[in-house]
Amino acid sequence: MERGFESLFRESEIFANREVLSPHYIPEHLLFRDRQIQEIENAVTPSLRGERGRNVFIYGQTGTGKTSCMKYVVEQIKRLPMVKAEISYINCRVYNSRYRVLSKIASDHIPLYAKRGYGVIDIYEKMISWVEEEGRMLIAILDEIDIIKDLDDLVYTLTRANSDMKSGGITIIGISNKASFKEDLDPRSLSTLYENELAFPPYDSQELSAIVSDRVKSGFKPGVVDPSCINLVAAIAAKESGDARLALKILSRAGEISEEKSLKRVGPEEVRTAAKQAEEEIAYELINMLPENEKLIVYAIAVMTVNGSRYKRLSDGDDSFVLSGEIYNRYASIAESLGKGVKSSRLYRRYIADLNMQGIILSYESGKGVRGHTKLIKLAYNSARVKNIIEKSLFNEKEAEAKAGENVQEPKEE
DNA sequence: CCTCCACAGGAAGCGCAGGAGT
DNA sequence: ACTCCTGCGCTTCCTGTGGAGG
Repeated sequence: MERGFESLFRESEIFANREVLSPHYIPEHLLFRDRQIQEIENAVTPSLRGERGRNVFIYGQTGTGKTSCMKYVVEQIKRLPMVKAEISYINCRVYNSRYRVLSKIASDHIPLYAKRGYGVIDIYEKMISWVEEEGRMLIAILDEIDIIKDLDDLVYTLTRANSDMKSGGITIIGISNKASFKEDLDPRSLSTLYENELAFPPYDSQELSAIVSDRVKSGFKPGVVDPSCINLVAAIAAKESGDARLALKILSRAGEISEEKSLKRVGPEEVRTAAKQAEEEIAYELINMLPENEKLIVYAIAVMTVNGSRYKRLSDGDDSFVLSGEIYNRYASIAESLGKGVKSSRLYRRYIADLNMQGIILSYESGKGVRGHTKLIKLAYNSARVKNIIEKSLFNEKEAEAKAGENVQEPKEE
């Protein structure tokens, strides 16, 4: 499997424009989202005229186009001349507290703003005077808003800011992939955030087909992708909850596979292989982003459930659950054997709540059949897969080899 | 019925990092 | 250089809770 750098510069026989297949690519026209784009624009237009816009809450599962639509609208606004609105796009996975969000807004717009040393109140006042000084209209886009730890405080602070300011204003656009998150929100922040509610339903397989074939046209060389592949990709992604991002990932992976095999075409076989790899890649990205302690906890759960957990089962007969307390013990011994500090059980429970919120684990109250008040926990992903991923990233090569032992897998690129 | 188990999750506080003010 | 703040990760201590065991 020799591979020189030349291959990187040689023109691809498969792809015409790889960019088109990336999840960050925003097409000229977003299919099946005209209504949503229109609604976002309606909510935002007052801001462009110097009046306060309406807050919007956007929700829908991953890969339904929420972020893409939002970025599309932001691009449109940026192209308009003479517009007063200032935009802050905030990824709440990174800026996950009131302090960090306010701090991000300030550093986005106020020059020479230092990141630390100011308290919340200082930042608040700086932000307000900046907005007031020219009657600015700030649009704060909070992507993955459900991850913010003290969201109620943040929303309160921002609404408070709106009433404190003599001129200018702040519009909040919240984006979340959980519709249920609405329920555990303070009623006051709820009414603020939900001035406008906007749902992004999953794409059905016909819509996915249209999206896929659209990208095939501009992303691949003509005639490379077998027509049957378009529906196949769409069908796979539709089954997995209508995720367009997954569809595109499968598509580009299939292209890469054909390229590696020096094929001239992309056929159903490549698509099926790609589908398997794409799923793994998505899990990999998600898990690799976790902080070390959470990785260790997830690893403990994966190890315990990899061969099914002979333990507790829920009424529905699912047997892959483990008890919270047992996970903690396992986590503690794993951490210790790796020479890492073992965190307190209280902090562990915080991590569990966090992982649950991120949808990486599923946890339920133990209910009948278990002594005491505890939680039954399972992974939202395939245990064996998760175990492999973490072993690769957590241990150094030698330890990983020793641990992996007999189950050898071919090395993955990158 | 009471007691105990095995946790859940709130409250308070501690040490640290790192900027501001002097 | 120093003191003063503030946020953050973390621990300690605590009260609450649902079901099992006696």
